Amino acid sequence: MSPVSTDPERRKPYHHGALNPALVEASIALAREGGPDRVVLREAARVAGVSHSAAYRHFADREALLAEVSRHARSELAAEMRRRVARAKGPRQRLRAVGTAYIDFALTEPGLFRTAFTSHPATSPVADQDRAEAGPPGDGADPFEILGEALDQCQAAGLLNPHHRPGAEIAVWSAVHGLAGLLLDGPLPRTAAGIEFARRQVLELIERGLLNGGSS
Amino acid sequence: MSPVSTDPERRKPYHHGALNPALVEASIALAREGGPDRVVLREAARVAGVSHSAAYRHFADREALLAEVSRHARSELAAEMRRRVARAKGPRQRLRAVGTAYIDFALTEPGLFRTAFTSHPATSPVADQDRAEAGPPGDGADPFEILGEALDQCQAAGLLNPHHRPGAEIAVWSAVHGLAGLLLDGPLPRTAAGIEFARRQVLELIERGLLNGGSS
DNA sequence: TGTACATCAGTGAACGCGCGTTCACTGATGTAC
DNA sequence: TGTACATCAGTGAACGCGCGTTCACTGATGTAC
Repeated sequence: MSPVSTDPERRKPYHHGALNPALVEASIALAREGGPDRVVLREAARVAGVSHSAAYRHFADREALLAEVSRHARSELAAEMRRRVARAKGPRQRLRAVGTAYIDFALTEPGLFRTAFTSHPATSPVADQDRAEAGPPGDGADPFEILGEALDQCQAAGLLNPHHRPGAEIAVWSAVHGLAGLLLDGPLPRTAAGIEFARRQVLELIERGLLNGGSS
Repeated sequence: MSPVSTDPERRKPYHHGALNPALVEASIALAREGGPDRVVLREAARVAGVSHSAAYRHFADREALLAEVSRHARSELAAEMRRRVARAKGPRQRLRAVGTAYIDFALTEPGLFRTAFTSHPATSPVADQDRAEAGPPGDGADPFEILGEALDQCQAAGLLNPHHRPGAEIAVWSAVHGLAGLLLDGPLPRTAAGIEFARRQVLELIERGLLNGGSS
């Protein structure tokens, strides 16, 4: 609608105007379809309709662009987790929802999932002593924090022995992360039944290992 | 000592004689130092002292070579696991040894570890009904089988509720595999203390979740 | 034991590909007076 | 309100790199008679 771009052939202005987010968005699409290796600076620029060297006005190098994509992937994962947790009824169900969301995200968005944990800073899950600094809980751009909150609620509800609380997120995270990895990278069968069976094993291990008995 | 190669400048014969294993060995060294992506057909040929196209007499393509390396990596992991298990005293300790070996291997041989599970067939951990076909237990080139044996022994010793036995290897494997991934790919701190703490969390989750109480 | 011939295991040049990064440059924008 | 100038955000050519794969070829080996 702007006076410059009225003609059918969309005269693109010399200045893109929002190239930075455009490059990130294009890169996210690439990561989504093929993981971190698919994030190729030249192709992102192509998609954004700009010469590849223009990207260097906005990112120091490919690594910097990829880091941005990785950050986004983590926040999408966190968002999905929060959605699922919100729908769950009790603390036990919320913890289960965290794990299920994590695994489902890995399976439905394998490219983003891989990109989320592609080496690099990532989410640096700090030990408990540092957790206070991370700001108030609930701002949760961080999957790790969401897990921590679910565990806190289990403890508050008397489901989780306080003695088992420290470091519990590492154990839980390892279990679901490992299952995701095994499902994505081959060894485990990816049939619907296989996935369902495997997920139950992992979630039950977590619940039996951390929470007090009872089926709800 | 052969008459052909007596001169200092090692006249290499036209025929290598054992190029296939030489290429595999070179590729293993590459994988060891940089994971699957580092396995580069041309470089393996270079190391083996042969033109790169010669490799195609022995492998259909790079994938085939990489698959061989992956197989080897899995068998090294299995060997390390078996060594550790052999040193352990009881069934509970053997199960613990399996997990510890797995994590330690990932940390000391990250390149091989990554290559072991780089997509592709891998070790296809079958469901219980198929396990009989896999041949007698103990031939164990397969990490998964070793874990299964350790679990069987726990069950035989009355430590593992038979009701929890089916699918138990998936849960255990997920937990240790996930920890390995989190330690290797960033999120978790790789300090000695951090590793020790994280490993304890994971192993304790496994033992509390699967085995009957008691500290030994 | 010797020879002809098939087969095997190499060679090296070439194809086609695409990447990240740098650099001198130019067009567009914004700001001070 | 207009103008000079600095700065910003693009361009496009080039550098250097290395890969996987194919193909016509040749040197070496083994085998049948």
